[in-house]
Amino acid sequence: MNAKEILKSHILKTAQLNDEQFDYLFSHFKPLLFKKGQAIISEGDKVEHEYFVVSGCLKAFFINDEIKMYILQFAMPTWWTSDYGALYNHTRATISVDCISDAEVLCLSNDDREKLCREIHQVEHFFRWRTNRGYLASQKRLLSFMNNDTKARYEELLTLYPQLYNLVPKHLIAAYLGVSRETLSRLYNAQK
Amino acid sequence: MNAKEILKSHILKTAQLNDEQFDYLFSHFKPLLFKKGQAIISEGDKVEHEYFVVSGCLKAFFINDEIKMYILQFAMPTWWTSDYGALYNHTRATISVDCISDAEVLCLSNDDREKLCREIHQVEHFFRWRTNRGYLASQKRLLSFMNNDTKARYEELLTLYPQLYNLVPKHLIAAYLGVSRETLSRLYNAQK
DNA sequence: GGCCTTAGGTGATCTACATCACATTCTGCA
DNA sequence: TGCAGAATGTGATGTAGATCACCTAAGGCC
Repeated sequence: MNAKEILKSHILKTAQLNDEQFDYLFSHFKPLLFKKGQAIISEGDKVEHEYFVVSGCLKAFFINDEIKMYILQFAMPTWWTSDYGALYNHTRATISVDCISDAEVLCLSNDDREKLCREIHQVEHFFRWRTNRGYLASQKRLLSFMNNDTKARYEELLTLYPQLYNLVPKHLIAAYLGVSRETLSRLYNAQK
Repeated sequence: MNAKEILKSHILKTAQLNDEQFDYLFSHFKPLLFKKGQAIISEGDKVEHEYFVVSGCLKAFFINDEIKMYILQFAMPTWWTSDYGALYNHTRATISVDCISDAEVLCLSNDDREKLCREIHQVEHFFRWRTNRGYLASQKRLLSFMNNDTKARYEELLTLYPQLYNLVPKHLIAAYLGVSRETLSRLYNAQK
């Protein structure tokens, strides 16, 4: 499947769009290719776009005190990512996005999303549904943070996204779990 | 302001509805009164509704191992709450909602929300925007959890919601911050 | 008003995890 | 192919916060 087909099947799961409508929608997306390690959004940038991942893996992260990195989201194919706070409030990026592997993405501007939502009711429906998913995932993660210890969260992550284990270096998994890489290393070496 | 006016001014900030449309929308809401301590959603319940707070204060919480309570959200006037996971996925409640003080709420069923979103584009717009807010708040809280220690999170909470300090017992604030009541007590007694 | 339940404070102790320090691979690339 | 930097493992030690135990104060309510 190419990028257009992947986006189409992703959106049609939720919204009813005819071909003409989808083509119109799609015409607002810009395909982009990135190399492993490349930055897409850096702290302090103006943020005008959000990104739909076609292939590869991105990470959205926050860096505290110029030292510690916390990963908010690994963005896998069919996931969306951006610094949504900055995007919606027209502020500078506090969250950065870069590529864990080579990646193919579709890029949509905030203005175009809002325009499309106004023009096509079903597009607004799709984005409501999508944000909903994100909200529920975020709440679930918050609960998991409060409720579980690191080991349980590590196992939960691997159950949820088994691909991550091979794709993503361990220190990034630690940054997602919010523990030091040393602690994570000890954890899964102890449990043989 | 009465319940209808409060909801109206809340929604009109985001969506453009004429009086007729708003009256139609409002006709799907059911006003309810609750007493301090009363449960609105209990673990295991079928969840069919979400709730808009007109006055008073609710909490949405999760209880782990029948012992520890974690508060996901304090719901103040003009906030919405429910067990959204259960509501959208038609599963039983894992999150409970009850009243910290006497409360007046407006109750909307999931079916009616979806129907209204289908019928009135601006209503869908409103709910997209609302979920968005929730998503951003939840992400921010997640980051704060990873990044800050308890004391910083406590101060952040009081800055964000100064009313809570008087309204809400301290052990509930501890349950929101995800620390023991003892630790919280020591924290703010030490800082004189 | 008295009683019981709930809220809150405080000391002693325990523990998960951070931090620092250093050794050991692995990997990309000149 | 060899070398620098990144990723990972592992010990020693420090610390925030949990847990347990107990005490006091403050509400509801008969």
